[in-house]
Amino acid sequence: MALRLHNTLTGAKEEFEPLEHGHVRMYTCGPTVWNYAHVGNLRAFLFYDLVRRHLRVSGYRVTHVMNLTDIDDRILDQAMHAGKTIADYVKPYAEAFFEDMAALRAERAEHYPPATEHIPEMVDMISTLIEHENAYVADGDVYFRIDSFPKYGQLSHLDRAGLKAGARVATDKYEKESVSDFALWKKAQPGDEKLGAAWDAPFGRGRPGWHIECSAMSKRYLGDTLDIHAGGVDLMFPHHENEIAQSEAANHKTFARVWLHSEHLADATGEKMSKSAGGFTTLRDLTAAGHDPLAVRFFLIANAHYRSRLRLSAEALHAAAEQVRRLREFADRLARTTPASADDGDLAERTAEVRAGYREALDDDLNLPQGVGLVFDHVREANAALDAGRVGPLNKASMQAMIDDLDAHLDVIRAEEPGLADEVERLIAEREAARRERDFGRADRIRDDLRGRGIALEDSKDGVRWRRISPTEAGRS
RNA sequence: GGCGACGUAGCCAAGUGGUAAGGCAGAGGUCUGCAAAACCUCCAUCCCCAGUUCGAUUCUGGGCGUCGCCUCCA
Repeated sequence: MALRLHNTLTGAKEEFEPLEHGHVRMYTCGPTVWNYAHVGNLRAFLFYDLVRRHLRVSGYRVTHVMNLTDIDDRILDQAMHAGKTIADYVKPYAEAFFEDMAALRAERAEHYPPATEHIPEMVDMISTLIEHENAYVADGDVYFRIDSFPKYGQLSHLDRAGLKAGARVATDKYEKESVSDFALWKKAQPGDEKLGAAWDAPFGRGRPGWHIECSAMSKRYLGDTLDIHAGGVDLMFPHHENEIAQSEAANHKTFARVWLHSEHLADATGEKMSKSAGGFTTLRDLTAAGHDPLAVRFFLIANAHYRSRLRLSAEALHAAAEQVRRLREFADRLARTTPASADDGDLAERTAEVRAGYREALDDDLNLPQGVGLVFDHVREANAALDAGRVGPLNKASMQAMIDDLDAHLDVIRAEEPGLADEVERLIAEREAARRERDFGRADRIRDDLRGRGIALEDSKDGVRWRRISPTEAGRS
């Protein structure tokens, strides 16, 4: 089955085929580094990660660009209050973004262009738009002339007549030809120089509007036409609509062939997570509360399909952590199993079925939750087979391959085990001696001590195993 | 006001015109020195009403509810 993706442009699932055979050009809207990313932002970023991972699983080479918005009104505001340049103000948050992404095991994109390092590209594009009369200068500001782009609204399917007029007028100081014309360039304000937020341009000193950076930087790294452009649903209008207008008016080429939009993460009250709504949770908040970042990862990409709303809750996070634990437990058990002499034919058939089904689920618009469900079903069957000693060498290999398939997207199973610390090993041996002497009091004390230090012991007929556990898990006895 | 989405067990959630995956939580078992892990069993007729159909949770219409976008926003 071929890969099918839901294209916002057409509102339908379409078979995906990149322009250049075997190579996918993908642009995704990255963070505005004015603050820590909240979990809702991270959901979108991990969605991009899922897309690129599955493209790679599908055999494509991927060139993925994710921008860093390091200049916008919020940043200007905050930098001014902090008495810093925007570059200084933004730096720790940009670093935090990469830390978060690493903690969540997002694969790195090929390029992370910051807006402020691509001002010339933006100026060029704005100049072109002015030449083509798709843009006009109004007292130092430059606006895009929406009337010059009849296709405007094709992505969000918004009828311009139905747009609520008025709200925008108040924020723009100067006359625009039309209320929905948007800013490409904003004239430098007195304070901007001190903030390091003003650049020269043929149409006057100033700073870029928000939308132009994506058009200019995607062109710089990926060319005029993208195979995939992704972002959160809230960017569909006006941001992505404006990108299309700018790029297509400037380049006279289709801007993006497939548009992917991920749904919002809701907070505990069921409303979209955002600063203003009050529910604003960062990854740091969650890890401080004892949550494993990889459980957060699992929750964000595997708990619900990317196009449905997802609600953050302690219960859901706990469920995700349990699922991760269960998968690790299984992978671990499989790895340490000595295969039976013969393979189980029925089991082999089921494994093959599940692997195929998993692939189909991902090919069907990245339905990871469905794929994961199939695998869990088989994990139970496989555990039973393991209990019964019915797992042969081929069975073992194919189930390990299934885990590899799964972890190609999830990437939460294979933890980098630091190796048995000598002390843990010594304590386990000590406890084993105590157990042989039937000194269970001493044996339990050792186990409890280790548990308090984040190491859980499990006795089985194959010997004692240990694993790291989270602080919250350690608290339970 | 315009456009759109969603409403499946205590919670999260997948899905199909033919009587509903999976996970968490819960109950009872097996195993175990005790645990843990694992396994077994139990736990829903899919918001309401009407229609189409041999048959609808899945299609159509209406209603109720929740949410999103229309303004900065992943």
